[in-house]
Amino acid sequence: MTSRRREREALALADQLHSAAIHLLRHLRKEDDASGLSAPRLSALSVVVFGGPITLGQLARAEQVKPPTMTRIVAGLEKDGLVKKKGDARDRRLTKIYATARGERVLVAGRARRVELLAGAVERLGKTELAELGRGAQLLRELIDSMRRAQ
Amino acid sequence: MTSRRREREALALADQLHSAAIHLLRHLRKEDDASGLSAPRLSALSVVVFGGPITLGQLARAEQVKPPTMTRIVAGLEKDGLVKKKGDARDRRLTKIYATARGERVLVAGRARRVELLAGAVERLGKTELAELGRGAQLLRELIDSMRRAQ
DNA sequence: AAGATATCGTTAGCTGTGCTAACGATCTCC
DNA sequence: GGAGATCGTTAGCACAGCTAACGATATCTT
Repeated sequence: MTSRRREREALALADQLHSAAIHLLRHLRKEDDASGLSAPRLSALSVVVFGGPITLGQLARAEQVKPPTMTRIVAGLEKDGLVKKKGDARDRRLTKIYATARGERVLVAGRARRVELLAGAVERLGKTELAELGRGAQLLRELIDSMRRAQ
Repeated sequence: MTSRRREREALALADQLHSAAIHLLRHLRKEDDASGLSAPRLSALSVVVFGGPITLGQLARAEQVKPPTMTRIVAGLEKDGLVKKKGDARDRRLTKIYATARGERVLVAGRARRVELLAGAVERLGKTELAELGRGAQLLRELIDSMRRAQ
């Protein structure tokens, strides 16, 4: 049985998490700027680097974005020499996106810079708190996966 | 002393939190759309509703945005009748922003809808996990405050 | 084999968010 | 009363998101 009280708690917690996510990203946006990469480009580049060569359509789906949007994000990345496009030999409708060496370097550097501020704050935590926050992050990830499945 | 190992853990945790925040908001963006309010407008409206009458500049600072950006966000809200502008009598450079009754209704409805998906996932958690996640959310909020102060 | 249909990525054109620079209006301090 | 500070707006730029429409290519049907 899901009591009314429990329901209220869940709603409050959901609200807190939502608010925390918004403010966290607002803070980190400044670090993004330092790398010269916008958040969407950085996110897409990350998928290309870690997700190997990938078609534009797959990338758009992975980033929850429509194809025309991804076309322009990739164009921006390519202009900066961070990715490379190449037609698929078997199916010539497809365009495969590859990360360049420079793309990988910039991604790693950018991510480190962006996360640095947050990591600094994390380091100031006590040992117990660090463990608790780690557990919270794990649960949060599971929560997000559960939402994705339920969708 | 901050060991190298601890530093690496902090970085990994920071990275997880960052990634979780991104994906959480991507999922919730769809719910935002249903209310007809973009995320920035919804966020600003929230500050106006709960933060009482507020000047445009204060609102811009609260939302971590420059004044010209806030001018247009408020213009959009006003066009939809969610907010009302009124010059301050004492200092006529100031513009005070008030929420309308409609604005309050739409905010509450929109927030509920947006958070519903997340709350549903939260409700599926066990009692212990709920408590752990709550603790994690609290720590996260403290972390963000600490970042804001350190900035 | 040829034509109909489906899929992929791009282009064109719209809305909205973010910024800086420059400005007019107003307040404050000397 | 004048100099300088503060507030909000306007103008103009870049980027991200969307839909609609299109050309090129694959695939299915007959």
